[in-house]
Amino acid sequence: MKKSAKPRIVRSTAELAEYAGLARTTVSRVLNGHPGVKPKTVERVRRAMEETGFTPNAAAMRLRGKGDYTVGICMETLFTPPMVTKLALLQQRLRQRGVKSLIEVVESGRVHEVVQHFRSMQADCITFIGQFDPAEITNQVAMLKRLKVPHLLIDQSGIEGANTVTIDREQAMHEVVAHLYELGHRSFGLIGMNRPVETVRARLRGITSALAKHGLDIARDALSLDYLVDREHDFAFGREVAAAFARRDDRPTAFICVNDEVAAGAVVALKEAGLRVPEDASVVGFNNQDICLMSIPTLTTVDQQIDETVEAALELILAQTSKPLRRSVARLIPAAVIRRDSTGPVPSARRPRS
Amino acid sequence: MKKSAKPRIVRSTAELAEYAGLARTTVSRVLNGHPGVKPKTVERVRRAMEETGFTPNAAAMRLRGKGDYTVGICMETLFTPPMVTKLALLQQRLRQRGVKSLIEVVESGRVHEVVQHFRSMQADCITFIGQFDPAEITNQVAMLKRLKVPHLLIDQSGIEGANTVTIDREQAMHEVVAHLYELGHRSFGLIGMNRPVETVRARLRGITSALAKHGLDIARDALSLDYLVDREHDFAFGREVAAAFARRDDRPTAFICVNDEVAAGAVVALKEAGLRVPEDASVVGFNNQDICLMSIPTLTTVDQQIDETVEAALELILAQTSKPLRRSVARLIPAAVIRRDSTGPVPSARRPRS
DNA sequence: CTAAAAAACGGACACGTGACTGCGTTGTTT
DNA sequence: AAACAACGCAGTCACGTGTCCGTTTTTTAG
Repeated sequence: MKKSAKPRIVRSTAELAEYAGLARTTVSRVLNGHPGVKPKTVERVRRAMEETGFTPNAAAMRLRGKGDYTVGICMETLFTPPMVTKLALLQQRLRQRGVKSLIEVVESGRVHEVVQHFRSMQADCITFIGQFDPAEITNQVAMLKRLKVPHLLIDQSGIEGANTVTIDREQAMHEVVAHLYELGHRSFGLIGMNRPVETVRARLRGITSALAKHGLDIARDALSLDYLVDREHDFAFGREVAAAFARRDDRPTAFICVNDEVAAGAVVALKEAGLRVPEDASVVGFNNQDICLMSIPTLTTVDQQIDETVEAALELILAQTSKPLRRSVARLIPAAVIRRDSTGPVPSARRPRS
Repeated sequence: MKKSAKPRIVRSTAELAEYAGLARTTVSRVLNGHPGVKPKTVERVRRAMEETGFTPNAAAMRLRGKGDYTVGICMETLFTPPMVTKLALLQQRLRQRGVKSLIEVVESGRVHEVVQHFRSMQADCITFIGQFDPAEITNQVAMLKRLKVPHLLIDQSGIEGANTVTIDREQAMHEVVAHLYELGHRSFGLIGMNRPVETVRARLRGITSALAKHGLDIARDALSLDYLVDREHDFAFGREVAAAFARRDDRPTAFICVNDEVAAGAVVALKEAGLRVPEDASVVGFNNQDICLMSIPTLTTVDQQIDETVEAALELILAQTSKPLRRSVARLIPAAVIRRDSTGPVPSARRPRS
């Protein structure tokens, strides 16, 4: 648009050179910042690029082995806010480091397909975010290791030989239990903790051992009514299960929920049953999503420490720039309990004599 | 792993052919499904691929002009649930059609950078989802048109000469106003409707003309207290603004909110002020997010018709496979009011004499 | 067993780029 | 004016793929 010069579509450095009245090699040297080119010539090339909007062909550069370092990011779902946050943050941090990223959302059972796509795009590292089918992901990791393609799993634990970054769910539940125990709670309701995925199982293990540490027994001192409600673990699930709890005489004094939506639903149901939160019942969520601040009272929850997770992931990805890691690395990020208004001292009538 | 054959890393069709004991051209014919190859040979190649995990180099194929049709998707944000839903659905539908997609999340002011990346990756169509800076996006669209690169904007209106798919926000607000008018409401509170972005302005225009159609005047019969609260338009914003409304004598009977979070906040504030929803005040949200069903009462809102939007987008993207459209296309998707429990008849004390 | 048809082979080219080489053309300095 | 850098030019190769074409090998039909 500048000097209304010959507006033309330029598709290669050769054409760009022709447009600028230079040799292709000269243009190439300018593009790659080589020395021995007059500033005036550099300016001519720069100007030609601007006028034509030319961009070097990434395919050709990659073929020639001079492409950008590229990470393929495999998302299990985009419907869980913390996952999306991790994705957005990771891509942002990668870009800051000059690393390109490719993103694909994968339907279950099609992980191989997406991994193939990334491999065909010559991704230098393949990263998975979310909780995939263990068998499927194990296969993929094995294949990638055999082919010496660097990889990283975020938020997926329990995969042998894989590089992983994940928050320490067991430790997180230890802190939750400790927090509730300090408040005097001795009976616990578990809501949505029966999902047969490793990320929930790990939490259940944490609860079990944490209770044991305080002399309690999960089989005796905790209760789950999940089987009563057959639906995904969302707000309505929490509401229905908590409503069932509220109708029982042996109602626990504290509820540990699988996520914040479920916890928010539980709070609503408890209030609808005439109970006060936290005076009559405490509720803890998981994830520290926005909804925690929308619930009344605000929700005590576990923060996933997304910043730290992404930072560790970034580090591991960059550590594999040249070649795969010698030994597989599993990084555990400590989680933090965020204390808000949905947890409080156990009701005096039920206070344990200590 | 199968026959524990020579496990080797194969990087090109030439190496694959060597591995299988065939000529590279023969392997190539198999890969491209050409006729004149014995089934037994096809099987040999298939097996070699499986054993070595070989994947053709996408860069080379693209360079040769035989790459997959690829769409670059530019996301303005991943923090708005409807946007993410559109993204996930669009990518899924594209994959079903054999179209590859690249996704990048863009920070404001860096659109050009991302577009350049897509162009260097030889994306065949560049799609933008979300509400970008108008000046920036106008520039980018102009450049893409000049370079004859197909493009599409989703959820962005008001860009001259661009191909767009977006819901009809004016019509949506007409329906909202009609719904409330039928219920007897004659005075309206607008919450979060003052944001200077086209997608909100369009709604405001819709409200204005809809009110006019019913003989009302937005300047006289609607009220905004947005200026009292300086923060992004989230749950807390809705709560604070609605609290301010509740303290006034000239409180409107119906509240039209910029999104569902704000509406949910407004409902909470109204209830905290001792008002009943919908008996004393009606509230309408926008987007039909999950939170609508978590609010008590459930929220009346406007559904974005994401399925239809994505379907229309898909159609427009595929229509540009060979070359850009002759004339730019702007598709408006009709939105739908979802009537739930947060809207009801106007309080009898204020019922208009009709 | 032989001839014909089918299949596989091997070489060449193009795609756009970066890097290298040798050679010509400037422009500056002595 | 001559010497000499500094700079720019033209040509070449490699990367991995698809495709074409002529040749050789294998298979099938008679």
